[in-house]
Amino acid sequence: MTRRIASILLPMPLPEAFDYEEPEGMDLMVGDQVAAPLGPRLLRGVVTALRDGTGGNRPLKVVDSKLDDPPLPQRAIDFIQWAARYSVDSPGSPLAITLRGARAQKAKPEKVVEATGAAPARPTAARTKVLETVAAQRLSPPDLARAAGVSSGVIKGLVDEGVLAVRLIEAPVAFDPPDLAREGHPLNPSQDAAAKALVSMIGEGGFNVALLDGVTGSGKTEVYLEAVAAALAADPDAQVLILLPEIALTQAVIARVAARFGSAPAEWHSDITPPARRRVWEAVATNQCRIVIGARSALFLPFAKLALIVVDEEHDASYKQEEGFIYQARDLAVARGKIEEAAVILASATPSLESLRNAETGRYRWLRLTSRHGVAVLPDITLVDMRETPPDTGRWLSPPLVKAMGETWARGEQTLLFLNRRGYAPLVLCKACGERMTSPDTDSWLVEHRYSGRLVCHLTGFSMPKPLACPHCGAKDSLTSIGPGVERVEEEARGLFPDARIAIFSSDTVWDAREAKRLIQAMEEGQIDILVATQAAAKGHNFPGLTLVGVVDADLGLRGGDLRAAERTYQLLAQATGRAGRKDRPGRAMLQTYAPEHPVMQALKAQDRDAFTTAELEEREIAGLPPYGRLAALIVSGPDAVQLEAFVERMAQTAPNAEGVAVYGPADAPLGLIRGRRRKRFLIRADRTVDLSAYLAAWRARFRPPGMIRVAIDVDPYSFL
DNA sequence: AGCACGCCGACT
DNA sequence: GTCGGCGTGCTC
Repeated sequence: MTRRIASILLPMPLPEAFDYEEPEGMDLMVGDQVAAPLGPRLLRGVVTALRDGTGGNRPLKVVDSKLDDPPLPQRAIDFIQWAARYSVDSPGSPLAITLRGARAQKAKPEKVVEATGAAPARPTAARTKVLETVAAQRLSPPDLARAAGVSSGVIKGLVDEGVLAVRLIEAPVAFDPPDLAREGHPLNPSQDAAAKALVSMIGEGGFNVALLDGVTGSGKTEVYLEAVAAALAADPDAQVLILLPEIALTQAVIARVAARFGSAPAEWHSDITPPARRRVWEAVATNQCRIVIGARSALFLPFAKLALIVVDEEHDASYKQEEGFIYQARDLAVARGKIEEAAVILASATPSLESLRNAETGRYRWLRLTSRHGVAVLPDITLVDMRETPPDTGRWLSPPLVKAMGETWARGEQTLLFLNRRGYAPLVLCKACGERMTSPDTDSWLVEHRYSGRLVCHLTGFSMPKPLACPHCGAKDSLTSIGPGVERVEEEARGLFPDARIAIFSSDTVWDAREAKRLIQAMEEGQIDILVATQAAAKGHNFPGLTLVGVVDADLGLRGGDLRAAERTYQLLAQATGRAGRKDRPGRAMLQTYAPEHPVMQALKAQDRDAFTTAELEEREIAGLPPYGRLAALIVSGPDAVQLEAFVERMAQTAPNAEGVAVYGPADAPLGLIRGRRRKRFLIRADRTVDLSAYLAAWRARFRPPGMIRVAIDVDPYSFL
């Protein structure tokens, strides 16, 4: 007798969906969540296909049960499969990300005490007080006891007697709908034109991409919120996703969305509690939530009817997930938009070259915001030549920058010193023997942190107290701190301006959203004179009293020398300098550099992004690099150097030959040793016309990594370590 | 990803 | 003599 066979995708790195027999009367549908046996255990999985048959050559196990959870929409399944193929990974990996919310524990039902109407047999003073309190408000038993000022025993007695009853109330799933009748923020003519173009794009319906390109402070958020409003108004079921690169930025955008639409949107990132996660997941899947604001993983939520995706700060490297399932959320957002037939808005003051190229060729609509909101002039940018006006030995702030800081402070205005380096010093070495302190089994320097008094590996998380003697030669007091981090620049600033109020903003000093909010608020209110910050504070904040931005080491990002070094440096420094003078006061920015003639520095000084873009695109085109060609990296790692070397040589032999594809390597990875594992890299360059994912999948099928060797495939790599 | 099966060191 | 270390391989 023929039965139905269900293909079930499991959230694990398996090569494909597994087949199971559908039991009599289960009546499965594609998208249903089920419990299916795998080996000795029962796993949550998703039905991706159903067909009639017997299963053929293999006896099938039977689906255990259908779960009482919302099914995944077909388009969410399509997206998972597309993303897996693109990233050359198992579809179970993106499914695992999608199901994280479904697996989270539901909020416990709330206990509420209510009066039954029965009178207590013996109405004591305490009992009367409890009944009065119950009549006024609905509280949980412990809250009621506290509010009435009685012990929990009194409540329990009344419940036992039947005077009070405890009722369980399920936590609500639905989010308050946005109020679409509200007026938007008043827009200037430039914003208004862009908003109208976006609204018209939304009106066309279907898949379309726009690049919203506007200098820092031009008010991109207000513009895309009008597009959000239009998408929500066009269809009462439509949902909108707003992606942000970092959790730290979500609070600010949530507040603006709440102000614009009168209700709080759903929030999604790695830091939310399991019950909140579960609620958002369920609300998204059942269309009881219309706006989601989240970090990159929000892209994998099971939207019932996604109509618009906004990728804010689209150039930001944080959109690239580098571990586990490797993906670039900005690129996947465009793919998801296509699958969902939704509009996509990419917003940035410094768009990625990929997006600019797509805008130039007309694949994306290009909306440029020209005027700076409420500010007439851009900050004045000076390059400080560190060869001509160097700081004293062991100091990092040059005389011109110190002078400017003094003037700024004297006027009661604020300074932001920007240095993208955590800790006190990036390197500790022994004066006696020259030994550099490195992380165990890892090619990475230990960074000195004075706040914690420890040496920390930023790569592996290893840390140790700073030793008193050199662990190599035993010399006492010979360990010297080399180079500056934010803590050291703060120390220098304190020495120069002992009476100024100085603070540090870095992921080590500000590690939760509340502390970040507190510090940003203090800065906004002018309670800080000098803020020393890593990139954590360079993004998206508006400090009205900030008129001087000093970039301590403008050359820092250029030193890596990889494909995106110039682009990344330009973007980061343009964002950092854009912080200066946003309200009515003119701002200035000073970049300390040893290479003022470098095209990136010249473009920053002239504030000529287009000149930089044109030059950089030209170089990329000549080299056939993104966005003109495509790249992928294979990172091969293993504990045994000899075995790894032999395997990597065999891999090179098996690389398929294909037109328009070049394979470089194997080469030692720049970080050749991490956690005791040696690493080698291949780099693959392909013409745009090549199906790079298919090429990599074909190659991957030709070898089997032996033993402890692992091969990670990174399509469109951002990190070259 | 788990979890079981399978070959080599420190214990009752 | 076993208990258990985790390396290897499978899971419809």
